[in-house]
Amino acid sequence: MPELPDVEVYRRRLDRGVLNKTIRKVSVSDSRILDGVNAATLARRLKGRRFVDTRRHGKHLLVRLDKGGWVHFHFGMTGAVHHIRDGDRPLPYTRVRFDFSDGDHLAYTSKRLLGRVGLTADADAFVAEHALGPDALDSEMDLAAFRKALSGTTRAVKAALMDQEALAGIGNVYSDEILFHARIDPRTPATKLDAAKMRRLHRTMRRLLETAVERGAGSDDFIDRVPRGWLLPHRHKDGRCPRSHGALATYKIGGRTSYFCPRCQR
DNA sequence: TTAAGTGTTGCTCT
DNA sequence: AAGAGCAACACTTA
Repeated sequence: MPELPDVEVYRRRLDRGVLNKTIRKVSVSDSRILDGVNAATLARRLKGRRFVDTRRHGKHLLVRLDKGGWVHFHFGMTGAVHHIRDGDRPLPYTRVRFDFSDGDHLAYTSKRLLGRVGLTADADAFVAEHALGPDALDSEMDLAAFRKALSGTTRAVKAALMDQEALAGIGNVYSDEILFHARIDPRTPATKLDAAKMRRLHRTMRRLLETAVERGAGSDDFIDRVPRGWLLPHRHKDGRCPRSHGALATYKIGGRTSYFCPRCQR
């Protein structure tokens, strides 16, 4: 479920496991995953290089190469990166594999092929080209910046939270979670949030995203570590509100299903 | 068997 | 012009 917290966990995984190792080989098993580069060029550009730094902006992960340039990763709905140790079994749906000289490899997996991997010269330029708004967890995302990100739109607050050009990093699952904890109806027009609700929404957003990162969002066992009282495990047909225990309501926005509690969120 | 789904893009319609 | 709705992408699961 790669939204901001998941991608941040992936980023830390790379920081811990694969920085400064020499890339020996890059293999692409399905080139549909590549964005603006072919497999041969990607391999040629990376061979002999090292990953030296990581950056995340919203749901995008950028990894800097020594001697310049970055590899960018986007995960779609089913993507991830894994540090696979020498001798361990390769993962199914590995679409791009970066082999290091110590025998370990970095696996970029994507079941549904909705993500993308590519090269970019400059991380800031990449963010600008994709018209990404400020990152939802960046230190500069204070109340004033948050208010600005949601201002000037009559859209439902849920749609505004998910708009990557307004605020980068929040998707369907976390927008539901944040609105649930802030006790705001997802259909509320963003313009109609008063100062108190805006403050509550901002604080809730930061707290939940931080907690999700701490708990290892995006890891296989995250489901076992989801804090009590979160909506996440109840987002399914017949799910009940963990607070009021009433039936959850759903409605569609942009083809996505939104779950909320009509008693707690108004 | 059918449909829905964590994301994004691009197109149509209002 | 903003914003909603929809299809497409490939595959799994309910």
